[in-house]
Amino acid sequence: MSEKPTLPKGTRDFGPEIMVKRNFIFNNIRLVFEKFGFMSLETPSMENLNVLTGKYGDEGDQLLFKILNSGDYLSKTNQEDYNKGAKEMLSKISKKGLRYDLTVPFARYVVMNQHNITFPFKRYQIQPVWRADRPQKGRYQEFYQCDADVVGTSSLICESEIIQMINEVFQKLKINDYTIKINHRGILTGIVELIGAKGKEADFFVAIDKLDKIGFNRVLEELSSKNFSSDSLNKLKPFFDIKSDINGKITFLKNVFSANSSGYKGVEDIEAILNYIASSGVESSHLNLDFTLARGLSYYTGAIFEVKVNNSSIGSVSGGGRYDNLTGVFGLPNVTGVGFSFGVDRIYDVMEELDIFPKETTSSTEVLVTNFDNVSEKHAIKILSSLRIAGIKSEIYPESVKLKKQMNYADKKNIPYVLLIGEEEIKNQQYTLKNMNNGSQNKLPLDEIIKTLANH
RNA sequence: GUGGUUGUAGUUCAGUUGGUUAGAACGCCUGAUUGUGGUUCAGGAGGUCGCGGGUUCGAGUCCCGUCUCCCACCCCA
Repeated sequence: MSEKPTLPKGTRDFGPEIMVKRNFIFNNIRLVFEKFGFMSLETPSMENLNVLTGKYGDEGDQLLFKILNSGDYLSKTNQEDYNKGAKEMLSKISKKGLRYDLTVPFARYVVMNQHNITFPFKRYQIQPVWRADRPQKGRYQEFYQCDADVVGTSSLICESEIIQMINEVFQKLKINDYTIKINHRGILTGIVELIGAKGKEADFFVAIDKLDKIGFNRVLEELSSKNFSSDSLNKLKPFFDIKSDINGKITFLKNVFSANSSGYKGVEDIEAILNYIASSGVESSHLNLDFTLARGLSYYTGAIFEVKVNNSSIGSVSGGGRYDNLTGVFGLPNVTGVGFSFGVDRIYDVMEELDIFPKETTSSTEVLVTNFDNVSEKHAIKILSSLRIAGIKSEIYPESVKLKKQMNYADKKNIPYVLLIGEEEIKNQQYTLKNMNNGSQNKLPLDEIIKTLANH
């Protein structure tokens, strides 16, 4: 009895034609990370549960995949544990879990290797992460993150370089219409203090983060249901009525926060980051200072950012920010750092939706060498070696079947050239090179063929 | 985790109040063309109707369960 196989929820296979496109994204991200001085790091897929739990809030803990202990995992439990419920039972039957993100494993690595690391430490990490979330479009249970973090310096040059890296990656991917939202935890704290709602930061962040989606009025409704006074809500209005550009917003905030230290610090940071970007000579037209950006409740303490591709149904494709005490929970306090992450799966979905993958990424082989019969086959293999020595991606059709079938193979694989090697070609030492895009073909000696293909 | 929706050929989808042998388009294979792909024409293969159970003389169609996909929350890349 054979059973039809299926994939676990929220996971996917990546076939060759998909991998070509995914690698196009990975390669460009890796290239940019390395260009900015980041070094590669990999950590295990699984971590001990005590490393992972408690770092992402209650919500996050629920989304952790836990790994059942090996062997008879019930041997150390009894009826009493069972009665205490799932939470109590968990610690007896599971010690490990799959990583939920790359930042916490990175923090663990920094703490464990603190005496070997030269600070500031710049690392990038491109690996899958797992979340037991309910899947939706652009939400998977297994997906890749591409993180770059700098720890051991509070310099705002790092923030400005993150903006530059985002710009450079998107430029390489030919994604033109996107917005980098930037905000600062200090500004958010300042706003909460100014409207007289100190202590209610958590509720405020959750509500304000939805402004894009549900509109200002419904945000106000949600806030008043969380016991924000109408006086508070009135004081909030000016922050969201403002319609000026980024510099206008900064002037506005400096004025408002003249007597509020955390708010003022936030504006100063943003201003400094903008100045660094200006000094680099890189354009910053995609930047937008957005007071509604809150990025959950996690470990961020300074500047925060998030990237959304416009005119796309997919949510944010990149995000990050500065954290002051990420390694504190592992016993190493006062390590400041800043980092961000690209979501490759979502970038892929966006590029597919907008249909902007460059055509050349869909092909890998540059030339197919035909296979006529046993005699020409031997000659063709020799030619094939010469092509490969010249660094040209090439393959021979492994069977001497009908030419029609071989041509069709090249067509389906999007191979731009076919090299025909038959009796006549071998006799004249001139081989027929066919351009599959326009159908033209001519007879050339081997060195001419290599020249043509190398320039392609 | 809560509520809802979907599933039929490789793909996108039809399928009447439950009624013989479940269809189309595209794709795939073969031939027209034994040294030329993308166009055209002719022919062909391909389905346990997501899976399991139930109602019925009879189920792709109705009922229950389950899995998956997608959507809204929650949260997030």
